[in-house]
Amino acid sequence: MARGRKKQYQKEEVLLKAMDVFWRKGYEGAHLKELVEHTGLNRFSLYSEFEGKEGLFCESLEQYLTLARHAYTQQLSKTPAHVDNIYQYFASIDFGDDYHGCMMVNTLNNRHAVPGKAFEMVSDFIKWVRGLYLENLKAEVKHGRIIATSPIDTWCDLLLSFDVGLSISGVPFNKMNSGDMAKQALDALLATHRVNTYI
Amino acid sequence: MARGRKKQYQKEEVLLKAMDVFWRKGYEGAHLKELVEHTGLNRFSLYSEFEGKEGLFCESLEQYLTLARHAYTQQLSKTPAHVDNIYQYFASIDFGDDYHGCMMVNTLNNRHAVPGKAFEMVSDFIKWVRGLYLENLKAEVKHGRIIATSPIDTWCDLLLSFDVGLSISGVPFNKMNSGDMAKQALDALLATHRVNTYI
DNA sequence: TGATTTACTGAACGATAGGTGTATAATTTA
DNA sequence: TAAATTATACACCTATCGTTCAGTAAATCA
Repeated sequence: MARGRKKQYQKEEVLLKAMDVFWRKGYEGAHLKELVEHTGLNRFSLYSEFEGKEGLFCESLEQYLTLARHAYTQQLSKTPAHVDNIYQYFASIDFGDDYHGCMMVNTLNNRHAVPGKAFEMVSDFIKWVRGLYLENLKAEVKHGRIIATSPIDTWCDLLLSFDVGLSISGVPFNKMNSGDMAKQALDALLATHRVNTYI
Repeated sequence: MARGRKKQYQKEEVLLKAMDVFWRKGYEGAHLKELVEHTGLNRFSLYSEFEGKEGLFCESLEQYLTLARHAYTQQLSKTPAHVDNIYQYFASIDFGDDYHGCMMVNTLNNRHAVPGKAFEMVSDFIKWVRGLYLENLKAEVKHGRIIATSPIDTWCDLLLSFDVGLSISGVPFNKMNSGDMAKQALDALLATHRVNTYI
C-alpha cells in the first residue's frame, strides 16, 4: 500500500468544483484564492496534484468536455440519425436564470490568455460536434428526404456558429427559444432541398 | 485661448489605438503598460483625460461601436430593404488571417470583468442590429415575397446568434464562408414561406 | 517504536497589476 | 519677463497575482 499521509480530497470532486469556478469566471478571472476556497484544496496540494493553474484549468476543461461529450452524444447520436435529433438538441438547451454561458466558448474567446493546449482541446471538440451534425444531415440524404446535392457542409458550419453564438447571445437575451430557431432553420433546409416526389 | 501647455496627443487617435489593444486583448488582458506603449500617451495623461482603465475602455468601445454602426448601417440600411442586404452583410465579413474576433462579443463574453456600462452599451447595440435584420425581413413580407405569418422574429434571433457565433468560430475555422451560410439559410427561409402565387 | 514517506498549513516570495505624487517642461496671460 | 496654468516624464505606492518554501501532521514500513 502507498506510504505516507492519505489525501484528504478526491481528485474528481476537486476538478468539478474548479470547473465551476473556471466556467463562471474564465481562466484569468478565476483567481487562485477563489479556486482554493471553492475546491477546499490548499495551494500546495493544488500544485503537487496538478501543475499550477494551467494544469488545473486543462483538467477542469477535460471534465467539462467529458460532460459536454456525453450531452451531445445523447442528443446527436440517437439512432436513427435524423435532422430531428439536431433541433431536439437545440430545444434541450436551458437558458434559465443561472445560465452562464459555455466554458468552451469562453476558452475560444480568451484564446490568448488560456493555455494553448486548452484551445486545441476545444477546437478538436467542436470539430467533433460538427461531425455529429453532419451524420444527422447525411442521413436525410441517405434516406432520400433531401437531394444529394444539398449543401449540408455549409449547414453544418452554420449550425456550429449558431450553437456557439447562442451561448453568448443567450445571456443578454435569455428568453430566447433556441429550439424554435433551429426548427425554423432546419425545416426550411428540408423544404428547400426536398426530393421532388412528384416527378 | 486655453492657457498652459498644449496636449501632444489627439484624443481620437489615442482612442483608436487603445481600441486596437482592447479589441485584441480584451479588457483584463490589455494591461496599462501596453496601452501606454501603443497610444504613446503616458499614464498620468491617460488618467486626466479619461477616468482610468475603465473610462478608457468605455470610450474605446464607443469608438468601436461607432465604426461598427457605420458598417452595419451601410450594409443593412440599404434601400430598398431586402433580404439580400442581410446576406450581403454576411458575405462582407472578412475572416482573413489577421481576423481577431469582435470587440462586442469579447465584451459580452467577459461581462463579469468589464465595466457594467460597457456590457449595456453592447447589449443595446445588438438589439439595434436585430432591428436592422427585422426591417429587411419585414420588407419581404410587405412586398408579398413571403407570407405574413412567417416567423421573422425567430429568424432575427437566429441571425443574431449566428452573427455572434461567427466572430468566435471564425477563429479556429477561419476558412468559413459566412456569405454562403447566410445565403443558404435565407434562401431556405424564403422558399419555405414564399407566397404561393399559383393559388 | 523509529524511520520514512507523503500531504497539509500558513507565511512569504518576486513580479506586476492599476493607480498616484512630485518635479519639470511648455504655453499663455499680464 | 514673471506668474499662472496645464501637460509630461518618471519614480513610487499598495494590492494582488501565481508560485514556492520551510515546518508540521499523518500514514506506512521495518
